[in-house]
Amino acid sequence: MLEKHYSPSDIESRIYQQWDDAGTFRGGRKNADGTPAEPFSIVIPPPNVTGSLHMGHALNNTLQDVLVRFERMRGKDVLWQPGTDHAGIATQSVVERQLMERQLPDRRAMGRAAFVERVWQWKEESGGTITGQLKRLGASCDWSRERFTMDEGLSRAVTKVFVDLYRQGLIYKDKRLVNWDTKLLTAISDLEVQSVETKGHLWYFRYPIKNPGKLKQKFIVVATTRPETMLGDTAVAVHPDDKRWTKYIGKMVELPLTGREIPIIADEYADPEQGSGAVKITPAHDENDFEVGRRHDLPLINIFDQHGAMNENVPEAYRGMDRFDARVRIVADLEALDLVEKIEPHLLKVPKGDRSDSIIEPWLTDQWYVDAKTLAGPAIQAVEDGRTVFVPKNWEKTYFEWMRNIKPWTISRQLWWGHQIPAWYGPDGEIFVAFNEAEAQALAEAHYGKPAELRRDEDVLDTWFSSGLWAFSTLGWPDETPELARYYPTSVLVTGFDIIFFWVARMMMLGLHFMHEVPFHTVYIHALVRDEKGQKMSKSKGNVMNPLDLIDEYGADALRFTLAAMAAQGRDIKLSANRVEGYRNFATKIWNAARFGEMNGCKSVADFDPSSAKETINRWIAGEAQRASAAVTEAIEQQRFNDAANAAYQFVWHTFCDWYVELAKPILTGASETARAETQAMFAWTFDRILALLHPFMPFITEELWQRTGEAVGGRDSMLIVAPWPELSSLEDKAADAEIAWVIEFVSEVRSVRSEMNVPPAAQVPLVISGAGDAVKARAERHRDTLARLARLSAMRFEAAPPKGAVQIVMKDAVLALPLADIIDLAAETDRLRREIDRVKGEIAKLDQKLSDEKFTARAPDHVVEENRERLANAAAAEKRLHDALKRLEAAA
RNA sequence: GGGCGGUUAGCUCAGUGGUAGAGCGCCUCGCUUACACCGAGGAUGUCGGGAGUUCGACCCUCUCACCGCCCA
Repeated sequence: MLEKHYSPSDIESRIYQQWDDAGTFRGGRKNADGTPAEPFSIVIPPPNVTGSLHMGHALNNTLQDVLVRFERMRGKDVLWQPGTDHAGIATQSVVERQLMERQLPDRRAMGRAAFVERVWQWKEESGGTITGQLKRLGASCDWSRERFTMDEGLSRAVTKVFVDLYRQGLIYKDKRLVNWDTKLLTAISDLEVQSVETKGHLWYFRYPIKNPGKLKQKFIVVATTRPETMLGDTAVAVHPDDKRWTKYIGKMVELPLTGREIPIIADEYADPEQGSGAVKITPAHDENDFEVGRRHDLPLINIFDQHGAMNENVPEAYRGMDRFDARVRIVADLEALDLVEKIEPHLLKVPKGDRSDSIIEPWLTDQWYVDAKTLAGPAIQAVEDGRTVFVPKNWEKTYFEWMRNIKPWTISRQLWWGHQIPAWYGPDGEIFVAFNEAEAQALAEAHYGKPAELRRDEDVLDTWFSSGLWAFSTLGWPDETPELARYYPTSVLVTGFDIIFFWVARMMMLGLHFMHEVPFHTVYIHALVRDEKGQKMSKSKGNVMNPLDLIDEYGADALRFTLAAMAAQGRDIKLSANRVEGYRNFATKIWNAARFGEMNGCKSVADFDPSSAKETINRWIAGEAQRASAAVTEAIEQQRFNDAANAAYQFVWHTFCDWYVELAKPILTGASETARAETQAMFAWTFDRILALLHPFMPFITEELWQRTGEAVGGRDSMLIVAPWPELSSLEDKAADAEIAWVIEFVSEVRSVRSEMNVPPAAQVPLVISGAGDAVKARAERHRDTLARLARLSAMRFEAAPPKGAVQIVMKDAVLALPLADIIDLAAETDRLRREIDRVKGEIAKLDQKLSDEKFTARAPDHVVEENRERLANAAAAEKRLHDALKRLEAAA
């Protein structure tokens, strides 16, 4: 006997263990005839190995699991490839912080080997957290194939990709301005920089012009948001067409505080509309200025050290000062010299590191780059051709936009945690890129004609460099494994829009380059999970909802169902706990439906054929089940998760529980043995399909009920997770549908009127049907018990006309009368009928107008015109019956 | 500045060229032998403003307003 309430925590871990133990998550499924099943593969977006599950993961993995479970039930050979990434900067930072908190020597003090060892330890400690949490969510990944970006195999893939790209000229080393994080002391890529709008100032400085002679201006005014960079200025630029300054071009300026002289140059970068039209040029500390410097062959003066403090290239007074302290000091010093023209408040975009939140400095260093432009070509082409499709499609625009304007990808990081770059340097700085040190030595020997002392590049690669290989490295590449042949290209990638550039684009580029095929056919992009007010969840706002707390409180199924039901394409999810609670209630509802079946002897019958059912409600529910399963199937196929979830919800609660169960009750307790047996079997058959349809969304409760209800028939053939998906056909019966629709209308109408007339719910009242044809009479007769029970009738009889003083319900094909003379409020009832008449009249007027418009009848499609004619006829008939009813009522008064 | 998205019931959101929907909330009633994590009934919308296309627009086009996000 099932308990009254479903208690998720009692069963979730046990059920999960059963699935895992039975190997149901493993790929490699065969068809019944032993041939390999059609493959369906997904690679998980690898979470940070030391991270923990947040709502974004919960959504992302729920959607993947829905697809995976759906396809598994459809008999496909499903591989959901799980794993984690090493999250270079994030993980290294965590460990460094730990060292600091425990007052241990920092990483430099302990040395590279010891530090990396320590990070591995941390990975061992916390690395299982997130995978454990994914299991609590119900994720049916093939854990036997779990991978980590720094695994031996994946590392080999990284090395090979680096070496190959280098030898193909697609990876190179260059000295350019990079985004330098002065806190983490590493370069980062453009994508890891966020511009943050900040209130600042615009400082206008007067730079004295040297030997102005007869010229009007003795100073040239330049504006800057970063006064401290003036120490690195190497020119002042004006626009070549700016007449105000033409005569000054070629003159020198005395750069204050430095004793240096710099030229006034003409360059189109200077905007005549801005300020004085002159702009200071600091080629070593600004991307645009760097370009100007390159055009004019200006010297680059680097004024910062790696921490963002002033270095030896600035006057002694400022050396060693932090950049922001230097700013204050420089402004003060210039003011003292009366060289500050004005200071204005100014809104500017400040670049910040997404990990460190510190202000990023464009800084001149040697770094490794990938020639992304070349790799992007085929990746753009593949989406243009439709070999990879984005869902929703509009994300393709975002993808194209970025890909077509792609810049070189900075892949080196000044970190220790990650894949160390396979490059070695000879004594003269010659670079040898090789698979390993031995090969590098051999290359060096060939180059120098003798063995040479080599030094390995200390830097590691961007984590996304290894995640960019994820779709094939996890399948065994560079080895030619059977899995690679079978599961690549993968079927679909499910991910958030925030990593289209970071990850999707890179997998496209690298997948096409090394596998010559797209990494996935479909990219399903889902939205962000926000709080109920639409705010992004963040620790600092304190509005973070922890998926594990929700699972504890409401069960994994409820959380999953909520996320799926809210995952409408192209829209963010505003999550609130009471929505989850609502779907927890849904789980309880399902549980109780099972309980009802159990109490009424509804057991699955092995060879039951639903199309053989005789009872109208059974013929009807079979058709409803077919429609529901078609709707759910189609929606999942199109990745319309909310539609799928809602179709299932609607069917289960409002069709099956609200009506079928109620309609079945009289039969289940009735006299006819055959009808009862058929209904018991049909209930069980339908409920089994319900469990299957819901399984992708609510795997735990459905599996539990599948097993529990299976006990009554000596156990199930298989677990639900691998049971067949309902694919139903030929079960629709229009006559049954019409009849049950009539019953439902009958009951609803009577209930509605009873409620409106304040008939006590417990009171059973007689009902008179009049104006009914033989077919309607027969119909009412057939469902006499049901109608009486659900509408709470004491008697039901047929008469030529409704009795006087009765409440009358006008249906399409009959008038139902409740003789309530003693309790009826005549005025209220008259009022009710008048309102009804008004409503119908309004409808008639609208339809009349439409149908008398020749343009409408001539141009609208026939079926629409026909439909409107029918509606008019029905409305007119209803109006007549209502009028009759009103007359009768008035006669009774 | 460029791009994308949004504006539909109190709230959160579906939706389609042909009679405006769901969940939650709200109101009334009810312990009817699956379920009060429930049942029955009910109220609530100028579908952001304006113009156009169309026999017909919540839906298509244009425009305006406001709100988000991404990229410069």
